[in-house]
Amino acid sequence: MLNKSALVYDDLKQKIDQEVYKLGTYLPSENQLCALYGISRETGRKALAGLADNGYIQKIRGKGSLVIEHRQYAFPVSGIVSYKELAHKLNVTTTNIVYEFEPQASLPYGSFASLGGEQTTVPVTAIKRVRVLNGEPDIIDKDYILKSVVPNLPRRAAEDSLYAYFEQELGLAISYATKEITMEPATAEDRERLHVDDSMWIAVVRSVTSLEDARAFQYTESRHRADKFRFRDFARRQPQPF
Amino acid sequence: MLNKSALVYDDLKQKIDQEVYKLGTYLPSENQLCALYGISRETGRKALAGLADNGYIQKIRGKGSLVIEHRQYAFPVSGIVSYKELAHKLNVTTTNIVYEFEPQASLPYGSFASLGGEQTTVPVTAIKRVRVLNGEPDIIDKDYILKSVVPNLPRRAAEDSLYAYFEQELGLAISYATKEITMEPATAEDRERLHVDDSMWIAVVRSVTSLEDARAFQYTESRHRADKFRFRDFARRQPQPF
DNA sequence: TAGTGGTCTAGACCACGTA
DNA sequence: ACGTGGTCTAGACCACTAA
Repeated sequence: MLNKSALVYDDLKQKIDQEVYKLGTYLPSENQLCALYGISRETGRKALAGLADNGYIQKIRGKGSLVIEHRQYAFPVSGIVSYKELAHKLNVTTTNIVYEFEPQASLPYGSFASLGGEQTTVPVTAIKRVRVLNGEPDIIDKDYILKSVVPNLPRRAAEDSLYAYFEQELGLAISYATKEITMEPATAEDRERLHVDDSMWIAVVRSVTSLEDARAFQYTESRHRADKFRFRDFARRQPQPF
Repeated sequence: MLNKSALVYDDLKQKIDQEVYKLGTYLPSENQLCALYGISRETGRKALAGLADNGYIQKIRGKGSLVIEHRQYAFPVSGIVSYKELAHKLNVTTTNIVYEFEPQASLPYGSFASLGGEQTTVPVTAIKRVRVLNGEPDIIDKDYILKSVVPNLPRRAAEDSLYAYFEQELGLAISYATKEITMEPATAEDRERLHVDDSMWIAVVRSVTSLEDARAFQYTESRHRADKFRFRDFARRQPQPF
């Protein structure tokens, strides 16, 4: 059972996607939403704030909540979404080849927290996978999962979906991630696994994912063929303090 | 004069940056914030929600608001921030060379709205600039600004800061943008202006920026040397509906 | 003038964590 | 048992847009 505001959010989002509320038109006013859903105004406003955050609407004072063009799901880096979830949304055939699985690896602690120059390492499960989209190997994913959080990660979780395993089987609450995108020349491993030559560049997405209690538990390096890489973003301007 | 919640947000953010509230410690509780600032709880909660959105804190039920590592300002694509603002934050010497300025250009309407196959064009001011960071030309910016919103854009605005001109001199309220990042091989123009050879790839950021009343008014194509490109992001996981 | 969103309040009840 | 955050409410006042 979700919140009232989340239910209203989902309902409005769905109606926007299905063009019950069309692009360029206004949603019902806040007072009308109160009556429609039997909620208080602040509750409806929370739902609307979520839609505005995610680029579905623009609120205009004195007028209403205008439905605007919103970002579609771009392939692989917007938000924290697993491949299985994305493939489902995009109707793409994905295959997932685990070519390395090391339950007893270790990783420098600095990968998880850029605190001091800690030289210690932490025990992790290391996984390397190739994502095959529509028959072409496009992405290498290297995942390192802390054994202190997930002691025994079954290989089948890597072959299916790590997120589904973490959330549905272990009950972990994944909360946020920091990501960094850079561009790098292809390595030998990239050339071999992605079938590209050394003139190809690679878009590298490094991320650290944390749980609701703020424990970082997963470090991921995702390596995309440059010519297949695409990232979409929606951003609101913050008042600049000068 | 800002909101109460914005004032509290700014004050807390500043205290986190200055390590009055240190990484790994908890902010005062919501009830304490009410007393400290003389506000109601929902007002304080709005400030905290903003800090959580921007990756400053993680709220943990039953415990409090934990200060976490937050994204620094990465160079050029996080949020909607102008170069002048970024250069100020990062203490980098930037120069800005306007090498093309065309007050009577036109652009296909489709660049602004991916509606139908509209074949009309719209009048724009076209600007091409090279950004020189620490003595190296790293970025080409191509801006197209709708003449219906900004009829007479002075060249000096392009030489200084477009955003400062829009916001401070024209009083335009810049609200949101959609961006797309892709990678492309260097063109002849890239090679000439950025002093790279044809083995270099280019990170291309295309964006459409809109005002508070949801009018799209600026289309930008920002072309970065791949080896200098870096983008940092903070994302929270949304509940997935299946 | 009437309707819209923007902000703030004081209070209530719940769920979770700690002791 | 107590303090924490999570949610919701009913009402108030303000600023902006439109007719």
